[in-house]
Amino acid sequence: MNIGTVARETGIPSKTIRYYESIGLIPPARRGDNGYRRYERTDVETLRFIQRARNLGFPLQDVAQLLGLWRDRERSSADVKSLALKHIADIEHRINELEGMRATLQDLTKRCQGDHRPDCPILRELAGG
Amino acid sequence: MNIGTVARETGIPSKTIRYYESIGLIPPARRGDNGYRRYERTDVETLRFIQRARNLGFPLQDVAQLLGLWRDRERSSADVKSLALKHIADIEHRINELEGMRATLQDLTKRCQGDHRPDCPILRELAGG
DNA sequence: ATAAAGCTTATAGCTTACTGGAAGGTTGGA
DNA sequence: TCCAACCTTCCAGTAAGCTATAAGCTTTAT
Repeated sequence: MNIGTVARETGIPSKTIRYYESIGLIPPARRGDNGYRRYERTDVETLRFIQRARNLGFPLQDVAQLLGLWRDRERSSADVKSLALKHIADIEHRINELEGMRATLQDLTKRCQGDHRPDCPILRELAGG
Repeated sequence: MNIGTVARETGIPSKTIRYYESIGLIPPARRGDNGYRRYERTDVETLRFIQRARNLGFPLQDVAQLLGLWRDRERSSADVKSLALKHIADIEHRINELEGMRATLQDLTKRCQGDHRPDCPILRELAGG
């Protein structure tokens, strides 16, 4: 399989696959006589793994660790779990920040008439109350 | 007031104040005979406005618009409100994404033993179920 | 034969919002 | 007088994860 086929099958652009190789997330692909990268089915599976981890919000650094654990038949599930729990904590932190912003903004917009007049509690708040 | 004083009073680093000037978020400061930027009280208020807007998660582009509306005595509160509502929608979108990730991760971590054994539903899921 | 599509590398740029460092002029206090 | 603490500009780097461009070789289809 050439890189384009893998790109089509996974939905990951060729550029991104090369990028993943360049940062060492995936090992250098074997090459054909023409110098083209050659991929096997298992490489597609690896990329799908990466894709799913990315969809769960894992940063590439974590994905690298997850790949390592995936390949390690001697791993302990505790290591995987702790990575996931750390990530959940990070996500919750971000959710909390966003919810705080939302609460304030919702309160302010509710109190804003939203008409042609200049008076506006949103600007008043930003100006310091 | 020199830039350092403003930085201390607002908590915004001098570098950042210069940066805001460089991108046109705030107008170029007047200069003293020594070439130093000189600031008034109102400049501190403007920077505090920016700071509050940033704390509510508004991107600098929105902050620029909010500043414009703040200065415009002819503004309509509808314009401010629509900016805020757009921002709320963006925040909610992000919250939804994060909550989706969290739900999946929580489910997976609950099902993961987290012991010395290699068996792990998290990796199984990432590997494609 | 030729053109389109696909592959290669290397280098640079994008996004957002800063942050750091170098080289140098200015100010205030012991 | 001298140093530390300011200030100045300009250029480059950071984070994270790609994305674009250029120049050029290979393959595929007509």
